[in-house]
Amino acid sequence: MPELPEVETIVRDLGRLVRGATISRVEVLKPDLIEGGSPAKFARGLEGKRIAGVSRRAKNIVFDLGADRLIVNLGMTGRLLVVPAVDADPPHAGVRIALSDGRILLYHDVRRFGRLEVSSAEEWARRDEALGYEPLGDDLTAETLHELAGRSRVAVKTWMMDQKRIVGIGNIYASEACHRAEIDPRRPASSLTLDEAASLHAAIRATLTEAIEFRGTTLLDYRDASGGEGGFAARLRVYDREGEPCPRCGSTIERIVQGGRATFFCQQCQE
DNA sequence: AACGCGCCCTGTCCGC
DNA sequence: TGCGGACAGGGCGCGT
Repeated sequence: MPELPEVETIVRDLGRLVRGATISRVEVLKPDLIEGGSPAKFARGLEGKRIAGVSRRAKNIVFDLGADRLIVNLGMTGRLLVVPAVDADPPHAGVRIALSDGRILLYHDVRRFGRLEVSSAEEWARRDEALGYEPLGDDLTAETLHELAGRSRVAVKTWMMDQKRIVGIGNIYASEACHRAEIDPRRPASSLTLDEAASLHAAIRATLTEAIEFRGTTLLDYRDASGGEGGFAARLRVYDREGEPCPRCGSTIERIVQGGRATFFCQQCQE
């Protein structure tokens, strides 16, 4: 479900809503959501802690609890909602994190592909290092992207989604960025010229930045921290638009499957 | 090593 | 109307 723009939107919301709040009590309703130890240990690791800040790394939401970090990955259908206590018991409620002011930080997940974990700041720092480049950071230049792509024969659209190289891009924005860059998603990553890599680099940044401005893409499940929908679905150029005209050339948008995931593109203007 | 595949899980939609 | 199968935005572990 959530890719970089959706996670970034939630993180910004949470910074506004829960920074400075103290966790009073934690209830784990779906134990399989908890990674790295028992639900009881997870709850003990959170209770009494103050949320000093909320940030994003790749598609992870990172709560700064001082010496520890709470890491939340939303998987496909995860939501992290700030709700009044009366609304904290919907179907598919997974974890209830009660704040001392009476509000609940509710983790909600229909498919339960998401994961929550408490780890030390040091442990998280090590895992952070193993993740790929942030696409909106200064470290990832067009030259670096070109060099990384040159090492892989995987189709460029699939390549973009591997979090060990560049993080935050999932199935929606991979199709969108390829279309914006006018690159055929089936091309081997290593076949990109430096100019094409630069074009893809710019397209990735523009796509993600614009999607953040519109607070992400809600197709079905995605909600922000207040339960609201994102506004970017209407701005998608190719994703979920099989059979519709390409917004650039008017040719018909096609759907193919790559690595078991749907890819949408325009055969006419993506080469 | 890099890569492709199956799997985790529930809900929805589509075709018969 | 009802049912079975395909599919859904992520990520891990496996075998090759």
